[in-house]
Amino acid sequence: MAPDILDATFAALADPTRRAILARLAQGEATVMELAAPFAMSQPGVSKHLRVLERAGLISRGRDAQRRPCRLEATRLKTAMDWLADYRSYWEESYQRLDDLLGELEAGRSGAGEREAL
Amino acid sequence: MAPDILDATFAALADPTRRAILARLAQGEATVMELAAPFAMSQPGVSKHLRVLERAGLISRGRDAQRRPCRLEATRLKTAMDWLADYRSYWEESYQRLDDLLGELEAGRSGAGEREAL
DNA sequence: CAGTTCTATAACTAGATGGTTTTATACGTG
DNA sequence: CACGTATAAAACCATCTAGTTATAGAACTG
Repeated sequence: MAPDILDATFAALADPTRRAILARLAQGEATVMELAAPFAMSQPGVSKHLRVLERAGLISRGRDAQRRPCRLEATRLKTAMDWLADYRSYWEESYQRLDDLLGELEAGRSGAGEREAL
Repeated sequence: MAPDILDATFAALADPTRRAILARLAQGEATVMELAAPFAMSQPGVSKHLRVLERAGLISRGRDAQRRPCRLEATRLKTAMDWLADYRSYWEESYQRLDDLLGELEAGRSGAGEREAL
């Protein structure tokens, strides 16, 4: 798993405009103008975000006359998620600890009173 | 889901040194010196990475005399993964298309054969 | 061909980032 | 108290980033 892939992917995802663009593309292809519309940003600004997304492999671009329709490419999202999934046990463990604690509090409150408070 | 949380989380994950630090912390608490050891980087350099991770909520720090042991905090990783999970269907769809394509190729090549290999 | 639409490029700016070295702080030990 | 250890903070530098405006190119339209 080449590190620079994860570097570029996570860096691309670290911007709300780019995440919004991906969310829009999840509904289907869109042109640069369509993607730019919701944002108070110049067209070149959006084009730069698209270039970042493209270089990260998160989108690809076709051609339709003057238009360069963008489409979502989800495999890099899967790569990122696979990396995160290795840590799943750690947050589940956190929930487990919280769960245990809540269980103890519950038992303590209504029962023989072992560990009444924090 | 506050966007700046995802901003900070993904930005923190976009650096290989920081991801390596998280991987190390997955094995248990570690001091700054211990975390710095594997890297050809100054101690303040590592401290700065730790500050980024801490501000992103990905680690927390205790105190043990002069030491400031770091521990992994996984809930922000879960937040990031939850965001990515919304796109799961898109990469599964990609695999489905690839699967369909391979199926068609196979069917075309060997007639009635049912997908002998990849 | 002239004009309009869609997109990309160039040049620039302000601010963030990743690293350094040096210095300061806080704690434990002799 | 003086010293060593662990960490943070400060100041600095080079590079990257996100944005801008202005310009250029490419393709349709009249």
